[in-house]
Amino acid sequence: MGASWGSVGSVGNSRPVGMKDVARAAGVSVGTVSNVLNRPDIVSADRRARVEQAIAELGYVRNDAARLLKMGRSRTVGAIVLDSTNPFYADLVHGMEAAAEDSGLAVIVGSSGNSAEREKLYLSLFEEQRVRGILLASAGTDRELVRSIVDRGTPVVMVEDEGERGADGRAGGGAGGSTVSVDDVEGGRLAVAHLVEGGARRPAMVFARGDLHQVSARIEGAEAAATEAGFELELIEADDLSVLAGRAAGSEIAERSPGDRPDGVFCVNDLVAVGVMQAFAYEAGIAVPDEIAMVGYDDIAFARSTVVPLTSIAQPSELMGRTALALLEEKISAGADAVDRHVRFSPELVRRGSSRG
Amino acid sequence: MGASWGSVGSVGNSRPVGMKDVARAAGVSVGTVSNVLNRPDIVSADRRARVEQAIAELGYVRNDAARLLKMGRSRTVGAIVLDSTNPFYADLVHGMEAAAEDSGLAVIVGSSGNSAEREKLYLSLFEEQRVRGILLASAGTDRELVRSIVDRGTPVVMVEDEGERGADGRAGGGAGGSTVSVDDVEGGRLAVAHLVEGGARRPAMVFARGDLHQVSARIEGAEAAATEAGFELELIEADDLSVLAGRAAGSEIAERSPGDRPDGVFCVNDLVAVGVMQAFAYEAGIAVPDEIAMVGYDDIAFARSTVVPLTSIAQPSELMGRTALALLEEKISAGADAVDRHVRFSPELVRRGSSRG
DNA sequence: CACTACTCTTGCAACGTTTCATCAACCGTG
DNA sequence: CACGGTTGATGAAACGTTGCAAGAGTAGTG
Repeated sequence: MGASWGSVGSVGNSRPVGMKDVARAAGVSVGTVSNVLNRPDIVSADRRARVEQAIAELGYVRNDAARLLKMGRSRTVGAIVLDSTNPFYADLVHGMEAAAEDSGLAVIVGSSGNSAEREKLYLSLFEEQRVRGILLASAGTDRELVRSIVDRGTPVVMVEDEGERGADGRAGGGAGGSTVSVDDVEGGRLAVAHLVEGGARRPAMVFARGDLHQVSARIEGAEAAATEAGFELELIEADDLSVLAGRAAGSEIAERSPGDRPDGVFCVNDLVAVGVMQAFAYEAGIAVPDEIAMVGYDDIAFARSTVVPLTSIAQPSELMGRTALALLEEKISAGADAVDRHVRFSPELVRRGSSRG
Repeated sequence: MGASWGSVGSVGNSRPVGMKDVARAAGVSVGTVSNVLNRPDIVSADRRARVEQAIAELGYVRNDAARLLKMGRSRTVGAIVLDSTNPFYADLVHGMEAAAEDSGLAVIVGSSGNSAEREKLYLSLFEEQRVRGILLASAGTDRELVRSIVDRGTPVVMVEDEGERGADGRAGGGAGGSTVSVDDVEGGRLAVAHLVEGGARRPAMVFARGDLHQVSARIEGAEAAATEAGFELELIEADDLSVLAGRAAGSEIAERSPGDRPDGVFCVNDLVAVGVMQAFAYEAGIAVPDEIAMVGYDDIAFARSTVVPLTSIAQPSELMGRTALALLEEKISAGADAVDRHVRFSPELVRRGSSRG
């Protein structure tokens, strides 16, 4: 078959096929066509068959825009992540998608690339599309903007943001949305405490600027752990959170005279750690962990496969994604009288060869 | 400010704000509001100011559904990828997004997870949303379906599919879309030829089932190279294309008596190769490359950071994404009389420590 | 046979935009 | 001051759905 049908549907130039055309072809009213599409059970068998055949023959495709316009809200949720190329976010999104599928929602994803501008862009795009809700896992977020979006009726769940800062005195997080977070201060503390325990006397941390709350929280914890142990934490800045930036930071360390180098390095995420280790291995032959011990953050799938398997602070990325979507669903069904909920996960140290102890 | 404004916009229960409301508040017609939004230059300064203020005060958000309904086609393109968790596809998407941003298009992404069903789902979803075009980098594709979508007017560009099979005699690829591909047969050939050159006498290939054309092409090339060298290629099946599946396959090899193992393993992608190497390293202490040499495929960013840096067949993932979007744009602007174009990249061997030579 | 109860169908009024043909107002010119 | 020419503003007609009130049959009951 197939080829024998001749010209199927509206080939090329002609006007697009709408429900009216289907109705005419099937000899029924548009209302009936709509019913066949949305509540097939209430329409009689023969009519349904006629309509279905007409749909197939004409190659009718439902116009979601019109449907959406009429219905008010879509079956879609929007997610904004910092960087979809980073496995941590990829897993996060994966968790969201899995949970969404179970509830018949579709997820559309945008990468902000840590640009506040792109983030705003996606935010408005999603709001204009009347998505059912927004998942925000990007961080330089304009709180006023988020709040106004929430006020206008689109629920927002933020991933990886403060659970209870209350700096501005508002109950439960300034922006007015549920949050899923990990205790990043604790994560930073764990990492540096582990380095110190393993014998590090000159701990350092490689970080990157940008107003990511996670980053400053990790620094805070790292510094606390160092201070508690009686050491000072050296801060080394990388350009961003990528492997490449890590590699550059690693070179910088490698170029110093051996006596001047830190003996334990905590990296703000695994990508950076991988980069730093690349520089150590290929450019300077620095032994990990003997000369310098390493700890990363996120525990991405590749961490256990690096040159020297990377000790890392694990976050339950996929679970966090699922949870974020669950919270969003809760808000969606609760409607106006929804209450903000804040789920906080604990980071966990995963010991591997890149550190001692 | 902020708090002093009191209740901004339609807080909570009230009816959503539309252009009509803005028009009334600003004392102009809806047509003028529309003009302020779309062609601000043709409306007088004072009116524009009044409208803009009304928009801000009411918290008006444009309804994209209505806009889209009226305009016919969106500014969005849909992309379907096999697995957004796989860095190769993440990079591909990244390239698409970068190119899209330059042309003012938005990209929405769906992961098919190698399920034909999910792929169809996204395909219809995108068509119903009247996207401007579709980028297909998933493979079990139903050619009839794609062809009908193209016929109905939505251009499609396929990534990673045959460039010139012509098995069904049709000019340029059966489904009627432009394609961006890599010569996977050549890639497979390169990989196994390299193994053999490095001294392998018992080459093997780890693959996964699923009707991915890339996989069978790589197998084809691998077998050809083995045969040419006078050896036989052992085929070892993994469950899918993930690290975990690779690890299982690796264990299986490790469990054999040493004399029974292959001495060179080509994996269908880097994820699988990483898994295989994990099994070798942690479960059996098999030395790479001395006991078994390894070659992967895709050359993902982590390949150079694995326990033993992984030799791999590189594909220009990001560039491929950009190219796919460029071809799509070409089809979009060409309209009905668009011609299918087929861009084919060459794979490249990247030698690292996991293989000899 | 009249009546109620039920099952499907139908036609029409939204939904919130954009677009376009008119219209109004104003400006300089002859 | 009448005239075209410009520039801006207006109102109404789509766009393709969905949902609903009302209607048309059909069947069962007294």
